[in-house]
Amino acid sequence: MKSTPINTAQLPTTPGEEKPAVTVTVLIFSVHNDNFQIVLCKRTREPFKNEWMVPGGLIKIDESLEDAALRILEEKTGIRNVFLEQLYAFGDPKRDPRERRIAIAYYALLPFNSIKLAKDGVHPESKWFPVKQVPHLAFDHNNIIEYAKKRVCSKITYTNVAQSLLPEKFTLSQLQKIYEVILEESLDKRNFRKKMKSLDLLTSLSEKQIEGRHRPAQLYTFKTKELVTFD
Amino acid sequence: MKSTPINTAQLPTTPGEEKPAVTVTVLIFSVHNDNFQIVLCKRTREPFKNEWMVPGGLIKIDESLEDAALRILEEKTGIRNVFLEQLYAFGDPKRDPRERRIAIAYYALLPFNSIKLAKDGVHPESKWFPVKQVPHLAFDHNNIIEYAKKRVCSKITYTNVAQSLLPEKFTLSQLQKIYEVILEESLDKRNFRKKMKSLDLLTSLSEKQIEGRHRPAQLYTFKTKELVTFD
DNA sequence: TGAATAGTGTCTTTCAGACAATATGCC
DNA sequence: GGCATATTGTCTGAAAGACACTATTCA
Repeated sequence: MKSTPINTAQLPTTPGEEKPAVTVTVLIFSVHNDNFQIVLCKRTREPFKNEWMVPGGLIKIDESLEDAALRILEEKTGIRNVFLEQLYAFGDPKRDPRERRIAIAYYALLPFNSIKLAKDGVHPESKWFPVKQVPHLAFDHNNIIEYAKKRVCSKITYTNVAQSLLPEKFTLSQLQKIYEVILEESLDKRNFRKKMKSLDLLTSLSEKQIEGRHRPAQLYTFKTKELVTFD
Repeated sequence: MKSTPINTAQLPTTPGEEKPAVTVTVLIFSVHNDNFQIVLCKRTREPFKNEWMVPGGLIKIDESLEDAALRILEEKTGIRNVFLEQLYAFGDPKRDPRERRIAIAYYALLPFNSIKLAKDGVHPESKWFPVKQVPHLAFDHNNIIEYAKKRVCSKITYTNVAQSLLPEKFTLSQLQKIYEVILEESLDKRNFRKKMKSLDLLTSLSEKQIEGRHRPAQLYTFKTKELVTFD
């Protein structure tokens, strides 16, 4: 069974041993133009020079994982106050050709119009991509995005996290579109509204949204901004 | 918004910067005597000398996260071929009083009688504890167990992972007990069996289990050992 | 025959899914 | 009036939940 039993259970301090580097990677998602979209950055140096990547960076020695994710999120978007959740730790020893790096991935969901991507020359170029059209990425980042897609699909079906992708006030059609885009299937309008009503998550406002030459739509908000899990 | 924009998106090699240590921690769970149980180890040195902890150890530089988890699992149980899944990365900078250590937690589910805990003196004392009766643990390990409990509860309800906790052949009463112990609620026998039948996951064997002075019970196996997700 | 656990079916309620017509505002 | 989107209810089938009695073995 076991060849050389070494007592690692004690977490002994081993100053001589080589440590992996730890990075935090943040997948920034939104929905826009009937597409589930993600922010990618263009690399300016080797390895994978000129290829696209998910934004991330080395963790600082006194910074929590979530703080690191918030820092990276803020560098890219200027905001911090959005849905952010740890996704998974990716640790294949060969995932970075330079050295051993473990990536702890987070994902954020935000309303598309809440941010403008920095184009200030300090950061490398960053851009929204429809998730279905992301090119070949640096490192294992295509894998990470695939993993995140599944998480978002399931999370949106059993929680109220869809609100993270919408502005404060929204119409039922906008909300339905979020579900349709992420789940990649069209939903029946009457059944969708019946379900939303039964979940009792929304407050209908007195305002209406007037847009185009057609009947204005009722505006709604979520009753709570907390993450609510149902089912 | 942002004070000093530093370009961390490029993952630059920063040989001078201090790295956190990375450990992998493995929560080994089973069900026995109507209790959800976990393997804990007694610490033999500071910090937290003589307190109990979840087994774990520093990751090796060329070892994947899962390989590290398998190594630790094998050190404790002698086996590798069980359900094992990454749980979460715990990274509070203060979670270890000695130095910055990030713990990547895995959890394993196995049949109680499949292993004997090593008592060979090479490893520190390790012992099964009912999850409801774990004492105050070293580091943030009580938190980690709480997190894992929730994961196991949800995972057992929408996958066939319960089989990981049972021997190859089992009775429906044994299977129901697994659910009852983990979900901490009693289930209706007829509804439980109806549901299991409709999921079509089980094969009934020709054998019966004779135990005690009462009617023998039909034995079953799972049709597939793959993890199946339903709902 | 008594003790202990195995095994089984019906009724009710709830939820998901299919499906189409009217309402409102703007041009 | 025509166009574009908003809004609304019924029927059906499937699944969940409540509920109690008979079957089998052994001491």
